[in-house]
Amino acid sequence: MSIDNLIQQAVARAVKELYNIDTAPDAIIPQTTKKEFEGNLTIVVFPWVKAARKSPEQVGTEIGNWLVDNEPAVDRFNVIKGFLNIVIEPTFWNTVLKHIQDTPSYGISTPTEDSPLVMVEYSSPNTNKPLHLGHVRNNLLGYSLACILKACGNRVVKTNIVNDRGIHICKSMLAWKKWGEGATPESTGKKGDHLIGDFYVLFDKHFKEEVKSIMATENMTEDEAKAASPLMQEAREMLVKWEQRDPEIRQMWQMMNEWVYAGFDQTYKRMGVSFDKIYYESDTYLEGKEKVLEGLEKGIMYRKEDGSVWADLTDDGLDHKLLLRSDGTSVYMTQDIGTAKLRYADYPIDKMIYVVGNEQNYHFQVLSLLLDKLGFKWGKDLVHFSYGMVELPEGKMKSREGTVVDADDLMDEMVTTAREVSSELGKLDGLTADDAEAIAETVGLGALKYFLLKVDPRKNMTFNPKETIDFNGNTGPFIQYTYARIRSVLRRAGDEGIQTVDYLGVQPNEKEIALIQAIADFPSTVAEAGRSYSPALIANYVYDLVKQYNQFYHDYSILKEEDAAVRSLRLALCDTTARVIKTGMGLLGINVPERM
RNA sequence: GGUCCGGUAGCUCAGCUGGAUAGAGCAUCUGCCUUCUAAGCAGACGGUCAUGGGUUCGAAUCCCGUCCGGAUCACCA
Repeated sequence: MSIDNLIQQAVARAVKELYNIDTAPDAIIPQTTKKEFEGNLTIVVFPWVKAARKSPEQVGTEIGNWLVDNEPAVDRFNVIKGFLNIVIEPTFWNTVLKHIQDTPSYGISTPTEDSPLVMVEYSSPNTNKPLHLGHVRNNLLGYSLACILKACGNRVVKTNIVNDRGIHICKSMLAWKKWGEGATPESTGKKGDHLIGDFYVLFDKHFKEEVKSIMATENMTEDEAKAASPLMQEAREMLVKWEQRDPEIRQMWQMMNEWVYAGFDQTYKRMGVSFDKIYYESDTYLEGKEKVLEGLEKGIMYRKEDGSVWADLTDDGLDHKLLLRSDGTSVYMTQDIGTAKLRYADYPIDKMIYVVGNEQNYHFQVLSLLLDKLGFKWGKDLVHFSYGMVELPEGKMKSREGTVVDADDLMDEMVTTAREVSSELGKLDGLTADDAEAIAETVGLGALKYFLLKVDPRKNMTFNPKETIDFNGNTGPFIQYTYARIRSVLRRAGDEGIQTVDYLGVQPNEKEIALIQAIADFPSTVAEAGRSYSPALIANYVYDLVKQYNQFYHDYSILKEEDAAVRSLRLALCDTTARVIKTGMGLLGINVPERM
């Protein structure tokens, strides 16, 4: 039982006995006492003041006295206004620390066969261009979220739905066929996704030129010219052929997609994210159609005279939503329904989480309603994990204007910067080239990941590529650095053959208690992060812990401490702090180096 | 216009299931490398928590109005 629970229960009993008021222990939230006051935990007594018909001070004092008399863990207390500050019996903290030390999987729950099955969809790229900064935020959030949910005891399936079909793919294919046939990743030395992306850009360039010349010669408006464009027409024809399974087109499509996947895999791997199951829209887009027709039969949807199929969502405060075009083809929504169908056939999903940008809030509101109407039991409370966009100082990223920050370039840049900063600070002296490079990689990526994960996912954020990312202050490298330093202390202790002894009888001082308290909060932070789907919560917790440790670190010379028991206590604190940092960072998908 | 989300220090952000004097980092300034790693620590400066009302012992936090910013409301994905 945690110290919080202990106090909750004790206070609830006290209130019952003193005033005959029934209070749910969970409703009592002990908070960490502010530094200005003496105490470890604080209870706000205002809620009982009225019923007890006494002043806040009286109530606080009475509860405090009751606790001292009846709860051995409570040493003493003080009351200021309506705040009851409780001092815990100091050596009790040692028991807490010991418990943490003896719990290998501290803060993490292991899922069992009966645990809820949660599917997390994230990344979901198009196959016509490489991943960019927006995907990076998506990938990191999705992966971290999956780790957190798993640590909260859920069975988690990470999934990716690849948008591998549609007009955009045909554009790349057409450009490749027209102006680059024969070009392969091998022949050009480019990563597959970049190669295809380049052809997509090439198509757009030629298309624009064509439209311009049509507007000039045929005296048309821009829209008319776009509609009349032979290039676009060719792309459309290609799409039709693709849908008709034209062997030549399909073969080319398959080959080019393979290149892209090889490129994506490389990027994912470096980023440290992975998937348990990948779905492709080329497999799912027809499935949704069936499901919609099924819904039509059941009267959930209706058909207009032109043959198109719609859902009426006005009862739910939304509009009418198109699900099948008059020519019978699928729209985006239909595909998502199809994907849901396949997924449900593959897994007994209890909860579905979609990590998708906030520009699709409406889409998921609709999807949730539709899936529910169609009988998916997790449809109604599916979670759209909606995150804000990453903007550049100049504004939004525009692929047409070439202001997109490429994921691969970005990672390269971060690692390069980390390498430069490290060597400037002399951190890499005496290390092998391999070790130095591994550290640069860990630190560079750590900086990037932490930067993107520490902010509230809902908020739009600005990313300035020119200034890259800071390595000081509330950053990944700062946390990694603290971890590396702790590991260094522990290594030294091992080298010097320091024996650990029993520290249970030692009275920890204020700073030590504060640190133990902070570590003891970790499991509830993980649970809370899982409940509110917030990697940022973990990030901020770890940062606070690190700040706390740093204060401790500068006050004590741990290895030279003469009292063996005190030294053991401090080493135990170092050890548990390091473990929590490592676990916490792991939940964010960030590695920590043993030295840096 | 409807719906949803955001607005906290000069900048980037915590805090939001109501609690004590609203916290970090960056930037600016001041100290600290002869104790396990100074990517650090200690301190100074910096706030009408967009705004007006309401709820109450108490509001950055909850409710309503207003202003500002963003997203969305396609036979696009």
